[in-house]
Amino acid sequence: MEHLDERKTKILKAIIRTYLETGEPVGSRTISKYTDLNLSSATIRNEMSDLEELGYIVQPHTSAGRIPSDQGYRFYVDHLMEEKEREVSEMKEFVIERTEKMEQVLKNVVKLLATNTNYATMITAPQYRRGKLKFIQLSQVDAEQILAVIVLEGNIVKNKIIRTGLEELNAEQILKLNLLLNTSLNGLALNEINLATIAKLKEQAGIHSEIVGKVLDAIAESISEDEDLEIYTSGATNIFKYPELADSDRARELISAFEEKQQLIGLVSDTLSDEESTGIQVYIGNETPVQTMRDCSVVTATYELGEGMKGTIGIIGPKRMDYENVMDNLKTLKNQLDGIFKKPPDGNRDTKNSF
Amino acid sequence: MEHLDERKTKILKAIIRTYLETGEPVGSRTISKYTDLNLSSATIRNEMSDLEELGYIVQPHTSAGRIPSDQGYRFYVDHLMEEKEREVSEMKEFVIERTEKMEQVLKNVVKLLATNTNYATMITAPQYRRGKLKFIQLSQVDAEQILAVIVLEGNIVKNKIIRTGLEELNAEQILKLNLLLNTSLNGLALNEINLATIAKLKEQAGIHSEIVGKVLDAIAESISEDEDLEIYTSGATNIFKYPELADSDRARELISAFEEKQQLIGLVSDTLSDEESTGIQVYIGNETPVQTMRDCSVVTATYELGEGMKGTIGIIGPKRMDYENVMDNLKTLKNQLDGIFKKPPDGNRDTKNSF
DNA sequence: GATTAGCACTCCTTTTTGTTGAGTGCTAAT
DNA sequence: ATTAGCACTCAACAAAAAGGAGTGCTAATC
Repeated sequence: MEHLDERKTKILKAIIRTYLETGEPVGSRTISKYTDLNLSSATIRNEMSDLEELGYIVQPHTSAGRIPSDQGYRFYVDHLMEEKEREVSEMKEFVIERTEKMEQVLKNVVKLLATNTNYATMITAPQYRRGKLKFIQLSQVDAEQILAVIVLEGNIVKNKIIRTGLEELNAEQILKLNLLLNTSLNGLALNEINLATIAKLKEQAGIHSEIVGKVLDAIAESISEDEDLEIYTSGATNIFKYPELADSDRARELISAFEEKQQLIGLVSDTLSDEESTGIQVYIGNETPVQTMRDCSVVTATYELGEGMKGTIGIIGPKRMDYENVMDNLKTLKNQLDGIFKKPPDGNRDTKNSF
Repeated sequence: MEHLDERKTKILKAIIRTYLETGEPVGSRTISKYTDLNLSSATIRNEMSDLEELGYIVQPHTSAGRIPSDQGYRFYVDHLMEEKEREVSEMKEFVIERTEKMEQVLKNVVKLLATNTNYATMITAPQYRRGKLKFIQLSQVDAEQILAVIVLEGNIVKNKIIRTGLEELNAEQILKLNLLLNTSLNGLALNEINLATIAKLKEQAGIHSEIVGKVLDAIAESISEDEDLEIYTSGATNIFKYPELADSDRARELISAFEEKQQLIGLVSDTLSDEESTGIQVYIGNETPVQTMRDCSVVTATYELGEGMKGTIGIIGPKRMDYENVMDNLKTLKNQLDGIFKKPPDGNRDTKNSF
């Protein structure tokens, strides 16, 4: 199934190209005119018949043109796609201007991507597990609650209210705890905080070992708990622009998936585990890890903020999506995002925010 | 236009009632059978003709039944609706169980409301302006950044990274600043922090007045900035359940409005400014402050967490929504939400969370 | 042997036409 | 004042007809 002669390849490419544009089944006559190799529609018909037999294209019904099969798309993405001259690249800078709030950056990014591509987009906040702890701060809020603030590399700030229960702490004790926590944990990645560290820490805490335990729990919890849900989306309604998705109840399910977000997690885990060369994954139709999207194509990319703090970007559109454009967008975005937060402010950083 | 005789009122009510149920234009024969006043369809027809002339009902086309006009709905909501025996009330408790994260509570609430009513729902985080400051904490994150953590009544935690610029601060100085800020500001509502307070504060800070200024700015900013966007939604796709909304491009706009959230703010400001007796507002059709929803009815309610910390809940559905049910839901929810966070943990609070 | 013109055939799409039934407005009878 | 009766309207549905894009196949051509 791998080897198509040059002519078949050209024809297949032409079919897919035109289908990507029009979304209508393409017939032999169209191709006959479209391509540089001057062939009559009859010849094309024969070739198309072959291509169908090989599984690259299908006929929605007799006496209709052909449309690419999943296999056809796959072949296209793997072998036929051409690098695009990038022109989209520049406008990104200004969106990702050094903003303090990471959350805001992500929102901007998805929005940009969505308007840029006209597909539905999502982005997850980076996984913190491997992010490094920069700073911990406990403070007494009132008689029985203390507030734990955790700052990670990249100025990601998490916080959590902890109930101390009966055990009362005075200011000095809290100060000590802070010192202890910071000296022991700072600079560690979250997944480096293991049992040994914890045991040692508790020992040092002496009578306050219980509260240390709670703090650590809180850290773990605050890190993991809503990470599941920190997904930003945009342009979900873009799918209405593509008739093949817009009708049917599937569209509703799709939109719903974007609203409730739960399902999108499926994309994340699948992407992060894969260690691709480019870090960009293309799922066509049934290849998708999320069932709701089996009529779509999904392109995902992993970005990395600091060391090991990876997140996922996803673009969901019809199978006949503009793969070149999408992948180009993702590629440049990856580059721009990478290290945006860890980059030390250096000399030429004069275009900074108002304060 | 205000006075309908009893019979007309009864007929109007019957028309609206049945239309709410079926969503189909209702004819004279239906009403003739439906109502207790035994009248032939011909009589009903005459009355309906009158009602149409008065503007309470309209005919989609000649030889169709009648459907309520906006004015008709308005009359229904204002005068005809009956209090419902509440049965929905109990299940709320468990959702609003004392959860630490306010964010989570809100998410649960919208979700609950959406599944409960089968309409689209939204809720805003409370406005903090009048919430009281509980606690401020500055901490050094690295050489040129400090972190300001602000805790408000209700354990709403906000944080903000502040660039100190050239001015370096040592640990002791920060400690002093913290002390200063807390003694001066704690217990104040955010909108009580006026120029006088600020001037005094700066004076006390002495050489650090600049940094105090920055901190105050940061507080103001972190409070106001993303308040605009802290809107949670759920069940947007519910609108597909109502044919009169599901078709047409308006549905897409609606869904889009829910995704991008920007437009929903319109509902909030409108609602908060109105000081209704019940605090529940009903917008029918064109009455809505948000243009996108002119085919819908919107019911909003204001809830209050602590003193002056108000938020808005909104339910968006077809004009033929089940007003009774919606309003009942909102009413009980209001009650439950009110003061949930400020309620001091007292004796019978033994069903508390695991820790 | 590969290419192409020509033609019959298929089947989706669109338009047309007809049918049905719910509902109205009006008039005349009660 | 109410109601029965009837002619009329019009959306909704279904069936039929027309149109057209595209195919597969065969036979002629290069």
